[in-house]
Amino acid sequence: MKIYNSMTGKKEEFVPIDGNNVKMYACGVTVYDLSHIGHARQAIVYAMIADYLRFRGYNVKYVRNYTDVDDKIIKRANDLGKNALDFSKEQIAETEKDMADLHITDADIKTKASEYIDEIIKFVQTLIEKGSAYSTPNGDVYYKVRKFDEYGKLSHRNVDDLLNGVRVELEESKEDPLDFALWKSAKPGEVYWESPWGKGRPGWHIECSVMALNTLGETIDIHGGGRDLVFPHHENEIAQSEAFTGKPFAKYWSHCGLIKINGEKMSKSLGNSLTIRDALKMYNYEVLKYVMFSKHYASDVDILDKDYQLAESHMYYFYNTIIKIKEFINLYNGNKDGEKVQDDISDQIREKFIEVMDDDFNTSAAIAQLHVDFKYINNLIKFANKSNRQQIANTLASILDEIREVFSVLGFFKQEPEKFVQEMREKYLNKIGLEANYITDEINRRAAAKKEKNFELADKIRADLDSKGIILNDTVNGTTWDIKELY
RNA sequence: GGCGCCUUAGCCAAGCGGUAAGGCACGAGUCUGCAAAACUCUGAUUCAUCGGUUCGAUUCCGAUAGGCGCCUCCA
Repeated sequence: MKIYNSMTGKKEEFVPIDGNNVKMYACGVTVYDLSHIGHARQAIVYAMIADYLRFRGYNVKYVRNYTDVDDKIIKRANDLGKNALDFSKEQIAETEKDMADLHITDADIKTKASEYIDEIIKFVQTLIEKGSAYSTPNGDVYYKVRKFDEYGKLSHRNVDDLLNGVRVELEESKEDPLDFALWKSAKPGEVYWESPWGKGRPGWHIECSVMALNTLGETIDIHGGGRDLVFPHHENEIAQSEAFTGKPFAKYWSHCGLIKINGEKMSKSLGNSLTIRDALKMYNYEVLKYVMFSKHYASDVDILDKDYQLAESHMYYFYNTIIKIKEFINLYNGNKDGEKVQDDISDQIREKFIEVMDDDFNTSAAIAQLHVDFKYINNLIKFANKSNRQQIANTLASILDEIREVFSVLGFFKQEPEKFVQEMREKYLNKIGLEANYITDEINRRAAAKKEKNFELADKIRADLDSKGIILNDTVNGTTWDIKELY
């Protein structure tokens, strides 16, 4: 299995430090507002990676953190007249709800910065003792960047270049403009903890170092996060942790791409930020995952409406096909252990999935394969006849099981197919403003016209429905209807 | 100014040294009273441009053009 390592800039063979055990840490959310789909993407990506590693037999311990103490949180809480920690607690609950609604595999341990204050203080003290940090008269503690020779090794920056073109804050007490805060003294009205340097709170970067150390140990296998965290956050984590332990902080550094909307970076200032819950109001969670996974995790995903719609119609096609499969299996009592048209189809599905996913989690190629699989399935159903349908039913039973198991790594096909299709139809009927009864009446009216060979009227009825977004499908068992936009 | 990334058919998107997956759209067909759905067939002699390395490059190296990210809080 190969995984891209941002540190080396290369795809590398994945070999865990400790046999079959994988220690993984991903930077979570700073909870000063509702989480957006960028957070969702990062959570979805690292849950997928944890799921896939487990699928491949690894024993994974996955940690995610919440930053619940931070300048933005304090400011927002103050604006709302709330205690900062109460506020972040509420926000965490909201994010937990959103993540649950996305049906993401949870991290094994979810840490909060505020619960690691003692450990953070001890960590900072040790850094001071080792000469890697210093406190200032006003109660701040800074990390001494130039003391750490390898600073810049992750983001591939030269320490001296960092000063070029950078707006450096005028912090009189800093020894060097590059130094960053490990501990910040509290201003009046801010949340604080007692420390050897007076009342204050931890800086952002130190939290992750401390929480990773305390939950996973000195060296972790995979450290993940959004690409925008490479510098300075991850660079600073390395500096702190490696100065503290003298050992490599992480073996593989993984960064996922960012979300864009209509070509622009998603941000609050551009007013194009989409919250998870707003996205979920519009699209099913598996549809959102489909959009995310249709590109490689390290690429930016540009979320245009048509991408969502395409993803929606694909999921609709998959679920409809699953219903067809189930009906076929039921009709002919398909048994996955019975005689099949081809014995190794299910194995091939799994092997192909593993082949592409082993190559740095190529979900896009996995989805491509899914289309090939479903086409194969539809062909099997189409070409079923009296002499082979039993074997086909058995084959389908086996394939369906396999697809569900394999693609559960991407979070696909976990819903009741009938329910998924039903909800999708209702959503669009609602959007169109039609009622199912009306459509059924029209279909009956058309059936009567057809019976009288009045094709002109029958076609007119069909054209009218079509113009409203409903398509009809004449089958041997009568006429069915569907949503035009979903095809 | 510094560091890094990207550029594959009309569009989206894999592949990353051995001769271009998949999807959408388009067109043709099977089916149908006609349609629809489903399925089948169809599309890049070519991977931004120009050089170089190689028996061989979309894949490696260099230059050019265009786009983007980070360097400030950010998933």
